[in-house]
Amino acid sequence: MSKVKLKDIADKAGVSLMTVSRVMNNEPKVGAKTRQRIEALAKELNYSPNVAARQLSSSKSYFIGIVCEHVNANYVSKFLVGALKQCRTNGYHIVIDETAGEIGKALSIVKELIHETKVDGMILLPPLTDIPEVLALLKEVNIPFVRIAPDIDLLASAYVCMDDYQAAYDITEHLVKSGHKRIAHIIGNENQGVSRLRYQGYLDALRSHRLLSPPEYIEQGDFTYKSGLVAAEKLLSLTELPDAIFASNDEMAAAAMSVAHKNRLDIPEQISVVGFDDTELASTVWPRISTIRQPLKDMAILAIKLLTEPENSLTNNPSVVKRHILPYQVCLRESSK
Amino acid sequence: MSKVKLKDIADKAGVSLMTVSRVMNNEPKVGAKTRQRIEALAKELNYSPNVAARQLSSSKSYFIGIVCEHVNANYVSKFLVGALKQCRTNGYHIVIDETAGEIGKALSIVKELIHETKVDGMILLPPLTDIPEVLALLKEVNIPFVRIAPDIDLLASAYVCMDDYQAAYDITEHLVKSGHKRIAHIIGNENQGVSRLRYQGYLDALRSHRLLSPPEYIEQGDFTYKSGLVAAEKLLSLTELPDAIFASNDEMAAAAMSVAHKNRLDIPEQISVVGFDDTELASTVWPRISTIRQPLKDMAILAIKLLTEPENSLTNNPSVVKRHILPYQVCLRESSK
DNA sequence: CTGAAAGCGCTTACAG
DNA sequence: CTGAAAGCGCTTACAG
Repeated sequence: MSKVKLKDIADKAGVSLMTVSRVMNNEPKVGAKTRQRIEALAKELNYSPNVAARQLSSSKSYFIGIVCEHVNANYVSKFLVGALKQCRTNGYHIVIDETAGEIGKALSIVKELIHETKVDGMILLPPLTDIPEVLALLKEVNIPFVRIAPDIDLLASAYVCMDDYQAAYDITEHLVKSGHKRIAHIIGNENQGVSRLRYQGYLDALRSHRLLSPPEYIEQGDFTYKSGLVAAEKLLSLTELPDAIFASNDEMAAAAMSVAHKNRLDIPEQISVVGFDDTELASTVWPRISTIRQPLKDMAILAIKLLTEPENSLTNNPSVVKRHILPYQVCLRESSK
Repeated sequence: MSKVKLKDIADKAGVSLMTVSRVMNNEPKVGAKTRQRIEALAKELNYSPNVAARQLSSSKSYFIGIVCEHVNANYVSKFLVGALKQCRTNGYHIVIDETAGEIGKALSIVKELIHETKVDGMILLPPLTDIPEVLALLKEVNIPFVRIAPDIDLLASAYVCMDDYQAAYDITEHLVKSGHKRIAHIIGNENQGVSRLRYQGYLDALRSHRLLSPPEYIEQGDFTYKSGLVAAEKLLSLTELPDAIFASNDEMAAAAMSVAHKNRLDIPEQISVVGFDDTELASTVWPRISTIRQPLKDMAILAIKLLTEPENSLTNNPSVVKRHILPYQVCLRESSK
């Protein structure tokens, strides 16, 4: 059971190995019938290209660079796993680098990935998706790149995201439909676009059910647990207590639950709490937090496909779809009723 | 600035490319002087081998397999980042696979990595380090492998770990030295060796300071937040409250803090809480948890080196050191005084 | 201890 | 639209 190679297919098809190579790389100049025959044969023989040979003979590196702020961030590692998987099937490899907090490092990291590692494509993870200098550089050197959940200049690249607005709307509506009337919200970091989208989804869901969102039920947080603590202390010391809190992420939701427990409020009987992101934390604490699951793995898989599959070629094809909105999942658990 | 290759070094050194290749691969049969000259030259020219060429011409795959239970587990992703980094410098690639809870899948995953992916080496992450069938298979096919923090049959492979016993001793002693006299412990999952080691470290630290550890101060947990909740409820309803709790991991420590807060106990003024692992959770909650940081990244780097650097050759060299104990770090934060 | 030859499986560039 | 030739940078196997 040795590996099948181009030559094997060529022999069976009665053509030269070059023709097979062209079919495999989706190059245009092959007769339609020949193409079909070869494609069928390749599938039948379960052909997969030898990455090393390909890399050695071509000018491509078969490396995809991923740039992020912290490699240990939860969403980054989830993304990484999906990316690693898809790369394995497409014969690519991942190089990942982090700015480690210094957002200024982003530009030099991107430069290094381009010039040293010579990546064939790049993925920008939030919040590094919106640095004008980086976008300008990438466009200048004409390296295909995909951004995950970008905020600005959406047409600058292909991008993959989910509908934060609608998800926030949905989870708020879940609270409304299960009978909550006084729903508070803790807004996320004010510099990130998603905070705004989630806040807007919350507001619109309330409005379309003719519920009020009085200003004292809106607190500004910044996505940290501590900011959630501060916000929840305020919300839970109001004369008229909210009967539900929608926090813009799970960490702030966990903090809100902790304050509620301290105040001897039963969750979810006296107050429901919901979060966003479905991080580990959401199912670590007790009760487990109802939240929104981002399709991070699928986002990663799609991003790699966009970068590595010739039919998606980002460079030459102006007709290619740039915007990819992936479905999310509402995870209802014990923190809300 | 094009890449230097074997031929370039060979020309400068006045030898054949073969000799250079031998030096690079640490093969024995090269004259000492020639070897030195070539090594110096290689360093000077900043030579690094072309992975693709190497892979294509050799029978090696230059893939290292990592087997774990959940790729999303926090410690796995931290490990992964270190491994990825070291692989990049050594010209190897990572393939990672998970049993996703079904421990029975471990054997088939390992088989696939051996026969399909043809990995050159393998890393077993806990708790998959101690499956007799897997160990037997790996030994039979003679594939080098490294285990991280194994529990049983320590001589079966090289392994990398930290000193859980001593770390537990240290953090308990920290509590003692800062004046705590009634220190409780929540034991981890009883099936994992580390729970025992940490428990033992706790006991010995108390004993050597002539402090008591009465049975009602010892609770059995299982590393989950929920088990921490249950254990802490019991500890904090005792007539004589403990003035400190050492939980065998951060999740249980976070749970203990939550119960303490509910009971209106100030942390750390009325009770200190410490954990183990330094997961994200430890610095997410407030106050942040004092804990032990495992050197996961260094463990990964070392494991990859053991597997990929010829001087560590695990297969042929019986004199190679099998046991590698890496230093940990005690992280003191706001949850203890 | 050292080297000349062949080949790994592809792609690039050229020829028809 | 199709193919024959050369070569990517290494290693393996053989010869001395």
